[in-house]
Amino acid sequence: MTNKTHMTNQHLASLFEEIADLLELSGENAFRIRAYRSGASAIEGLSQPVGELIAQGFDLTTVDGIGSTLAEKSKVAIETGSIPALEKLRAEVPTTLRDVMRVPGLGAKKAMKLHQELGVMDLMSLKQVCLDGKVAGLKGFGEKTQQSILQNIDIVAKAAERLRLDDADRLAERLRSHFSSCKAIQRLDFAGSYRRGKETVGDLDILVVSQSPEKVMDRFGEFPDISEILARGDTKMSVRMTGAFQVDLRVVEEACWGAALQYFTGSKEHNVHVRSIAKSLGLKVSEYGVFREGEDQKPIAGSDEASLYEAIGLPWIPPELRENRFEFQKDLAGRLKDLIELTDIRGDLHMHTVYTDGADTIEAMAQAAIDRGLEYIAITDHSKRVSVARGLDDQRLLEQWASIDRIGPKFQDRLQLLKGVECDILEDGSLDLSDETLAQADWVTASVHFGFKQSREEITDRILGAIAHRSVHSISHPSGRLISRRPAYDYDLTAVIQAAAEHGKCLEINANPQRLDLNDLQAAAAAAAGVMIVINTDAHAVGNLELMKYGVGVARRAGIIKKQVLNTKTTKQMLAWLKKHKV
DNA sequence: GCCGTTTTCGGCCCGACTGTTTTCAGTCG
Repeated sequence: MTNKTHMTNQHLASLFEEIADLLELSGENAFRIRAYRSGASAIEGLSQPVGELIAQGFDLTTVDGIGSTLAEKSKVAIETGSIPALEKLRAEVPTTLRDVMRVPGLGAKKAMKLHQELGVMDLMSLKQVCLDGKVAGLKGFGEKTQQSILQNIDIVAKAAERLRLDDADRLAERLRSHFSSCKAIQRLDFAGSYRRGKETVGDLDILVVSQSPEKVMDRFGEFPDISEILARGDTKMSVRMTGAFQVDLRVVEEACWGAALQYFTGSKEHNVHVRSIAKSLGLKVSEYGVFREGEDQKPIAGSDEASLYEAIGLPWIPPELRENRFEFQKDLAGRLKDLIELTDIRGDLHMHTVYTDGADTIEAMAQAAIDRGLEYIAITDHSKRVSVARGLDDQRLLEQWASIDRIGPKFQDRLQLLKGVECDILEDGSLDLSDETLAQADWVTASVHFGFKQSREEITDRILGAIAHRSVHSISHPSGRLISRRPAYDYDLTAVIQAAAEHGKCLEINANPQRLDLNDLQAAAAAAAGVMIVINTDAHAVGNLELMKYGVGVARRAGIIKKQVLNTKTTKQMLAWLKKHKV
C-alpha cells in the first residue's frame, strides 16, 4: 500500500457529504449537490478501502455515481487527507451551519437566511436569536417556526442515534399490537430500512390500508410513548417517540398497496433507480402505482410489489437487496433464485453453556436446537484467556468434550452434537489452547477478544496466524465491533479474506444484533472471494438461538446464496466437510 | 457532477405537508 493516509471509506464519504451540505448552503445547483451525495453513498458502498483500490490500479469511475471529478478528488483526499474544494467551501460558509440545517423544519435555504440576516453561526446562536424573538419577524419565518426551532434544537444531537434492529423489532411489535384493536385497519405492515433489515434503523414507517384514515390516526395518537405529533394530514402522520425516535404512518388505498409498500420501503437510492428505469420505458412510478406517461388516471400496475417490478422488466426484489448496490445487475435473477433463507439453515456452530458464560446446560441447548428444527450444533465455550467468563483450559475442555460424548447418543437421530471451542487468539498471536487439544475438536472457531488497541499489522497478523493454524475452521466476529458502542479494531480485512480463501477457512456472520459481524458489505466481499460463510448465533442462552434471523438478514443483504453458507449443509455433508478439513 | 437502446448535451424521481403565503417555497422522505 502506497497511500499516505489510512482514510476509511466512511471518512471519505463524510467529506463528500460535507461538500454537498456546504454547496447546498451556498445555493448551488441541486443536481450537483445530489451528485456529491450519491458519490458519498457509492463510496460507503464499496467493500474495500478506496486507498487500496487506487493502489491496485482500480478505476473508480467504473463505480456507479463516481465520475472523473469525484474519482480525482478521492485520490487527492487519500493522498493528502483533505480536498481543496472542501477547504475553499469551509472558508466561505461556516461549516457549523450544517447543524442548523439539520434542525427539523429548517433546511439549507432557511439556515442560510438565518445566517445572513441574523448572523446565526451554529446551534447556540440559533437558540439565542429564537429566544430574542428575532426569527419570527423574518420573511418566510413566523411565530410557529420560531417556536418549533426552540423545541427541536436539542433533537439534532439525539437524531444521530439510531435504533438497533432488534430494538426496532420490539417497537414494531408493540405498535402492531397497539393497532390490532383498530377495526378500521384492513392491512398493516412496516416498511423503510426496518423492512430492509438494516443493522440500525433511523425511523419506523408504518403502512396501512383503511377506509377511515381518521380513526387510524386517532389510534396512532394514543400510543403511549409518543412525545410529540410532528404532522398530521389526510393520509400521513408523523410522531416523535420519547427519546427522539420518529415513526411515520401512511394510509393508502388497497389498490395501490404494492406501489406504496415499494415506495416506503426504499431505499431512496433504489427508488430513484427504479423510477428512472420506468421513465426510460415511458412509464411513471409513484406511490400510487405505475402509470403510462401523461396518463395519471389508471395505473397499469402496483396493487402488489411484484406487479410493479414486472412492469419495468424486473423480478420482485427482496427488500434486503434494495440498496442500489447490485440488485440492478444482470445476474440478479440467478442470485435471487438461491438467495439464502432462514429455513436453509440446518445448524448453529457457535454457542455457550454453563461451562463458561452461558446460562443453560449442553442438554438444554441441544433440546432448544431440536425445537428450532436444527440438525446439528457445535458447543463452543470460551478458552481460558476469557477469565471473566471462566474460560476453559485444556483439561476442563477435554472434560466437557467427554461429557458431550456421553450426552450425544441421547439425541441421536435428532441432533448431531459437535465438540467445539471458541479459542482466543492471544495478543502474541498464539492460540489459547494446545495444538494437541485443538486437534481433537470437531469444530474450532477462533476469535480476538483482547488487545484491540494493537497496531493494524499486529492484529492482522494474529488473525492470519489463526487462519493458517491446521485445527482452526473459522474466525468468529472477525472485526470485533459492537454496533453503536465500539468500533471495529484496525485490521486488514482484505488480507484476512484472501487468507481464508486460500486456506479454505470460514468467516463468520455473527447473528447477534449487537454485533452483526461480518456486516453485509464485508460478507459480500468475503463470499465474492470464494470464502465459505458460516452464520452463527453465538447464543449464551436457549432464547438466543432465535437470533439466527438477523445473521441471515445480513447474508441476504450481501446477496449471499445458499451454497456459500457452510451451515446450510445437511448433517452428512457437514460431517464430510469436517472430515475433509481434518489434517 | 453524473450519465448515455433519447449518448458528449440536456436531462436528472415524485408527492405530502407546513407555515406563511394569497398561490407557493421549503422541507421531508
